[in-house]
Amino acid sequence: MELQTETELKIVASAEKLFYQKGKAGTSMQNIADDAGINRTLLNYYFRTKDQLFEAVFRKALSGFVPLLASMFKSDEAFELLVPKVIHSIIDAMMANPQIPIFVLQELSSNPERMPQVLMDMGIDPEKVIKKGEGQAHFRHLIINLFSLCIFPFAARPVVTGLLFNGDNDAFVAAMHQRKEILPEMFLKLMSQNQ
Amino acid sequence: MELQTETELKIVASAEKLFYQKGKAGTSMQNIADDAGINRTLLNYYFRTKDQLFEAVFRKALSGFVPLLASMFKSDEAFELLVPKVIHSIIDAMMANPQIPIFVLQELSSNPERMPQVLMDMGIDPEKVIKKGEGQAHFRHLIINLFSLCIFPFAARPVVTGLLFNGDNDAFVAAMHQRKEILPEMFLKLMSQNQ
DNA sequence: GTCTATAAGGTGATAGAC
DNA sequence: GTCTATCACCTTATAGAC
Repeated sequence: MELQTETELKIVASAEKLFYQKGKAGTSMQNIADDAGINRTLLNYYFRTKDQLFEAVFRKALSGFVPLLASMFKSDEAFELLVPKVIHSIIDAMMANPQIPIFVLQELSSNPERMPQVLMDMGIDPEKVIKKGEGQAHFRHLIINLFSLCIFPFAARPVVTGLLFNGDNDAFVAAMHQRKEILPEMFLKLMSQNQ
Repeated sequence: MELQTETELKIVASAEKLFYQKGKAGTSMQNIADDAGINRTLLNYYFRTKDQLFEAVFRKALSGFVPLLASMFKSDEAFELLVPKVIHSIIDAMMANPQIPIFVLQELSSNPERMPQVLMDMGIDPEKVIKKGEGQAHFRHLIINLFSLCIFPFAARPVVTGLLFNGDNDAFVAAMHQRKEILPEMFLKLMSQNQ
């Protein structure tokens, strides 16, 4: 991590907020400068181009997941012991920054060719992941299930809140806390059934 | 449904494709006109503004889910019988148009205030949904689980394909077909375990 | 219905003064 | 590092000819 000036930090904070909310194309350099309370040309001074500023934000968004995935796919712990920890970690990460999943998934969906590089950056080798799972029946589906159950409620937050919690955001948050306790039990039963 | 001219259909088809891929802000009226092979001013002639064209696309994207959700929340069938049917329907809908979930979720995430209107358009009354589920323990989590398990793999398709299928798209599609058969069994066990 | 021409304004990026 | 001024370009939308 390089040293960052205060102005640089303000820029990234505003860029993060706006890119998360309105996307890359929906956010202008002027919007970001206004939000940060600085002159627009300073964005170019610090990041040269909009693309480079976006990349900085995108990488920062990804970086929050790196330790999670690393622990998941590199640990020697048995799946059954790992799962409850991973569920807690992922949901806590989502609570801290609920806009990241939809932001990252939208970007990867628009530019799927980025995926190999992203996996590289995270230090994940898909071949090893697949090899590690070979023993477990339906291991691909189980990994998909794990991430689905933890991440999707946040990606679909407005729908979930509107449909099931009468628009009450606090109720949604409370349910997600409860979910950290309920899911491991549910998930482990779901795992043991096959085979 | 009103009668539509050939030109109008071409416009919507191109707008759909581009809005799904690049989002509203990332797509210009010129892009759409070029893709449709028509003059740009015709877009304004048929839809007056970009906003109105986007609304037409957004509503069409939602309309695919209306019958699914309607059958889910209005049927008198027991949850246990309904679930396998719903899983099949949702996954089939996702296969037919894999870009819709991320498109819809991104739009609702940027504009959550749209949610009440969207539920109204779908003819869904959240109060009734909640009342119907009151008997089942953790019914909110179970509904969340159902949609998570069916929809998330498609929203996260590049990640899933890159991480678990070595970038092989056919393998992803095959796994999703298999998933239609596996999920109901998994999900029903997951339901019965509580309480 | 379809076109050309045009309006009014926003965009990202840079040069150059301080 | 921070500013003003300026660049060439792209944006949506509309007026008016055919």
